[in-house]
Amino acid sequence: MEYNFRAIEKKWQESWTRNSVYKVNTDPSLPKYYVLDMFPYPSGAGLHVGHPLGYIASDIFSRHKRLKGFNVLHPMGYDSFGLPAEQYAIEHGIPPAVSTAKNISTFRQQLDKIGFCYDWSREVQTSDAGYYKWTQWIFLQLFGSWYNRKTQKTESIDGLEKIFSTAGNAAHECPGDRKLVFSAEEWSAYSYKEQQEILMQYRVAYCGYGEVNWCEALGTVLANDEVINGVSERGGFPVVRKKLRQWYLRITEYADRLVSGLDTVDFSESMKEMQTNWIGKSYGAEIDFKLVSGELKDGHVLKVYTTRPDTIFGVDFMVIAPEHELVHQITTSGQQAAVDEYLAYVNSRSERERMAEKKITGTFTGAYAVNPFDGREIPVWISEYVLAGYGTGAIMGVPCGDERDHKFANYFNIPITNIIGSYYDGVEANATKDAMLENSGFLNGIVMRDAGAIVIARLEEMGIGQRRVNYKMRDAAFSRQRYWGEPFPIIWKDGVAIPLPESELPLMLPHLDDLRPGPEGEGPLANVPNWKEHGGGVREVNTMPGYAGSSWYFLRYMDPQNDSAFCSREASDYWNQVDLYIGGTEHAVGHLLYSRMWTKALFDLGYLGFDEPYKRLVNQGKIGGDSRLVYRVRGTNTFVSAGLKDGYEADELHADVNMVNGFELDTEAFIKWKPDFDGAQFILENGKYICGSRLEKMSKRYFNVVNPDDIVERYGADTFRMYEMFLGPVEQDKPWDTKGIEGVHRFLKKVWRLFVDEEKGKVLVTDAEPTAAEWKALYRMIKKIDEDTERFSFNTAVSTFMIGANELSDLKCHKKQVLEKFAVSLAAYAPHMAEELWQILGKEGSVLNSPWPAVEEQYLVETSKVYPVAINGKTRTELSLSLDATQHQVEELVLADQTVQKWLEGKAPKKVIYVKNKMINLVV
RNA sequence: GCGCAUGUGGCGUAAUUGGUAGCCGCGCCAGACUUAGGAUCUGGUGUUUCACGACGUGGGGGUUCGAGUCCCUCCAUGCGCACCA
Repeated sequence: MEYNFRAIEKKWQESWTRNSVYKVNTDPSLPKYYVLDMFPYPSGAGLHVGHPLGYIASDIFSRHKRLKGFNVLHPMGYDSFGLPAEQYAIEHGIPPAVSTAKNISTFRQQLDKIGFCYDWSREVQTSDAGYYKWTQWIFLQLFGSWYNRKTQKTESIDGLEKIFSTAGNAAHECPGDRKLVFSAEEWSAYSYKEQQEILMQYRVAYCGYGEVNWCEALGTVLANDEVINGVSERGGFPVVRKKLRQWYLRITEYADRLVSGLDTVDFSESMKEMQTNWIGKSYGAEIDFKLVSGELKDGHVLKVYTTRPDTIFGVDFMVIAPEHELVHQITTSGQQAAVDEYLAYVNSRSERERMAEKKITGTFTGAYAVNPFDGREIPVWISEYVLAGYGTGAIMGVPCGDERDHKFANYFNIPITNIIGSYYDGVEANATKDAMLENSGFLNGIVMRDAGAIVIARLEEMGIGQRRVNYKMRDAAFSRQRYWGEPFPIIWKDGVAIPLPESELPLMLPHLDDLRPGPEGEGPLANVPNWKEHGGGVREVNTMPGYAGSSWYFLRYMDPQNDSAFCSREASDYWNQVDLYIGGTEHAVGHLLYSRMWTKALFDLGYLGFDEPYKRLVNQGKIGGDSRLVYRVRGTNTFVSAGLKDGYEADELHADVNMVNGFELDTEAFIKWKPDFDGAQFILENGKYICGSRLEKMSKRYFNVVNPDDIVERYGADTFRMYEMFLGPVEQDKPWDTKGIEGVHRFLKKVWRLFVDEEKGKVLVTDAEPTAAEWKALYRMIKKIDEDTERFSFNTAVSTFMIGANELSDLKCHKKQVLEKFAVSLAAYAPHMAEELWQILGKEGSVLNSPWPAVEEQYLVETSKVYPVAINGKTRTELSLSLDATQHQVEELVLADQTVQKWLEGKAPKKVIYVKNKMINLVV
């Protein structure tokens, strides 16, 4: 009766399914705990051993919380809309729905083998009509809302219409077109269409023209977080800036709350940092400079944004972005040719080139801007280093205080004004705020730090500037010119977007065989006239981006079958925030920000009772591959062992890690691996072919992928689970190393032998009363497992298990009372074995339904302890002391000790440091 | 360049609060049982030294009776951001 993990795991997995052991219900009489994994995109590649790391951690934590008496919600689902399935369909002719379903099924099979405690009755798939009905519904709520900056809340657009008709928009600056101002009378005089266009500029989900990231290869626009270094995140295709009509989410209105909300949640510092940087809040001023130019008449101003209004007397030039609207108006005829040439150059550079090589370029426009305080005329330049999308797309150049401005001035020989005295050395700019201002008119003698406020006050007085907060974050592009996503529940009639009534949701995605793009950069849905034309208008043919469905999925799990609401208030009030969210760092600025924003909007609109979705976020590390390398002597079919390769001119090739035992290559398998290697010869060292190794990403390309199925087949799911945890802290990146798994496997076999005599094939469990030593070993282990698990230190918990098993094994403890509690404590980490042991002990039902074993502290209490006694930190002797001795008693005992007296030579110590349970130190 | 994180045996790692550094596992060494072992079990294993001892947590400095832990500084690695005015 050896430890037959294959039979045991199969048996219990079937039993769990049959008895719906993991089904949970809303039950207000029980405390709840919500453990969530970032749901996967079901790709066709299948899982490697790195993927389940976070799932295993969350599974252990969920089971542990359940043993501790919580009603645990631990669901799983699929982010099943998205680009790759559509690309795959175009390349292979398999409809996205079909390939997605197949991938999900593979995925599920792999997951099931690991023995997770997901409540699959709550599974969601974002591409299900029953799910995306509510994605569309939430979109309509966002479309039907605006962000009231006065109340800092998402509010109904109907309320805004009422405000407009009674008071115009004086109190509510238009977030789209800031110059738009109208009175109540003017509002009433606008046509219906004009009114709708204005409202559109206030909506939280809105449609507008704007610069977007257009990816030609993917045939769609992308959000900023989907573009990395000028190329698409998916596929690495070039991305260009393009003006298009697109849907957006007005996430910028939530910027402040997205930053301040981080104080209320438990995310890692680096994660908070990333989000804060992405949002990029900065404080400064907007200043109007009067423009003078040969071609221009009065009244034109150049609006710049600066975070350093205190440096205004140091302005030596202005720079506007090449795309700035004033470029053409202010350029003088003398500079026209130079400007045209420069603009042509800028247009010829792709976004990618621009980012890759940062050259100092630019040209003078011929125009001047007037410094409002000293009347200096300042040349206005164009340069690509100024970004059109940030601030006003124009800056004031202060070379002595800004590195980039300094380089620019030097490059173009613009004279530099020094306003910071000795702080500026003439060689490098100095961005200090500590300098006392010079050459700065009315600011002379004032420290820079204090001057900003004075300048702003003066500007406001003069009506040519004001305090301004800016964000790096842009509104999020929300439409995609693709097929495999949620259709927008919008109909366009005479240029006005009409929301579909709720009763017509879901708006089903029609089946399409042909996924070619539609005309004029529209998506494939534009090719389907009888779908597109509807009710006297045309449907929106774009679809929603991948992050639409994932922005709220954690809510749907709470109430997955509800057909009359995305999630009932009853369910969301009970399950509330996600207590623990586990996933990778790659979603730091995409999914995490969007879902936080959606939660805030739904909260404002009264659909939720909380406005931060995730109470605690843990980012699991990535598991890398440990590749194996072989060395082929150039031009031959001979391979040289790693230790001898330096004597040859050899090329490095990857060998499949599955053909290598440790570092020793299975040459037979290698020869059979690829036709190329047929008849290969090997130059061996000590009779073995030793491979080289390298740590790199786990990828098919490097033949270093380890499939969890293989590991589970060979060692069992329980061993796999515990080994993944044993590898190191969950949050740390680490390489996979199959070798060490034996140790964990041995542990489980050792546990098995506490219960069963393998040779004689009988159960060893006895009813004898445990000894104090046995209780102590058990309780020490249980107490520490609990602590380790609660503080997410799963690797030390596994070590603790091993120590416990070693101790009980040494004590030959086969006693039922001890083993019962042992089995329960194992239920989170090795659930299959725990169930089997539970059954061996003659218990009914699932071990998961028993409470976490109470620790009887009296067995852990030590009455006396041997203390090292040190003089000035140096250990001199040891003393056995009663643990409940007072400090005074300790001192007396120590001083009475002969060895101590000898060392002290009759003198009294200055201080006696008594470190509880650790040591006693005498300071002399 | 800026920001954040991390540096401990041959390897993965451990070390409540500053309190005997190296738990647990891998690997390695020795042994037991075996026809056999890539099975199981026992013991050993930071460096150095015959030994007593000395040294030892990336380098240097500091605080302290006492530092892997706190402070300063330098170095290395990883991640994120990268013309955001």
